[in-house]
Amino acid sequence: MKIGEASELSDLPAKTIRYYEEIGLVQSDRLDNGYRDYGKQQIHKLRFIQRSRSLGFTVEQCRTLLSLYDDPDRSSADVRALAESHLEEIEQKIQELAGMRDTLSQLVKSCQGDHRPDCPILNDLAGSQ
Amino acid sequence: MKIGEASELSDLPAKTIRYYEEIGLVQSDRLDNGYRDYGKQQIHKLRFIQRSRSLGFTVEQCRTLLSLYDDPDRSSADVRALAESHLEEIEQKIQELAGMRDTLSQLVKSCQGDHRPDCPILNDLAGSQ
DNA sequence: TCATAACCTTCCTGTTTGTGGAACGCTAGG
DNA sequence: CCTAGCGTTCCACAAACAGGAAGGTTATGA
Repeated sequence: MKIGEASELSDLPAKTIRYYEEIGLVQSDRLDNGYRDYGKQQIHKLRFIQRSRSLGFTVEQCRTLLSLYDDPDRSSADVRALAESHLEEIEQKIQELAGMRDTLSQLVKSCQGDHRPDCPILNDLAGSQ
Repeated sequence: MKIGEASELSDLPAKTIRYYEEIGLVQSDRLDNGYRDYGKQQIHKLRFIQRSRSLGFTVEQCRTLLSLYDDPDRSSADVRALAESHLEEIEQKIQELAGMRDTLSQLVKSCQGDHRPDCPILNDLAGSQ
């Protein structure tokens, strides 16, 4: 099947699929006319990547996950460790964003938001605590 | 004062300060030897940007915030609108990350994490629901 | 049969926000 | 006079694609 169908089945843009090939994440066969040709196996890989990316794994982590997936001698501990470390990063990011949200919503609340120039938000940014 | 001191006072790496100058965010005077020279006003701006960035505003939003800060005829509504839209983006991002976290922590919990290859995490990624 | 639309290809550029490094100039101190 | 520690410019790279140009292929339909 050609890249358009692969794109639909994997829920990845064709551009992205080509990019993944360029960086050596998923190969493709070629038809006589040079078009990319995908089989079941490759579609499966593409979906695997799509799912992994949607969980926030980086492309390099996806590469590792794929190689673990392909390795019958893997230990589930390796997979779990990768997932756990990713989970920690996510939680850290959430904390960071939550801090911003709290500060920012305080600032927004404190600002009248009218035609006048006085603005506690700008005052805060300017460091006039 | 030279860029090293400006860096310390603004809590921004010298490289970053030069970058901000390159994109027209903060200018600098020059000494006879070509070294950048910063005054109180510029340090103030740098700190303003640093604070804004730490709240997650993009560089372009910082540019807007700076121009609002410099504009005596601004209306606080404009500032508030910018902050609110940024706040919404942050909240959206938090939601997204929280979704990842929930799914991922479920997966991590369900995985033994031992020497055996069986791994619910990989199974999930592979789409075997 | 031919035109055209809808695919596909490669290649180049741009995005965002800096960081790292090379190669070099200036200056203060020992 | 030499060296350390500043400063300068310029170039390359990072992640993960997206947009678009220029061109080849194929299916459809008049």
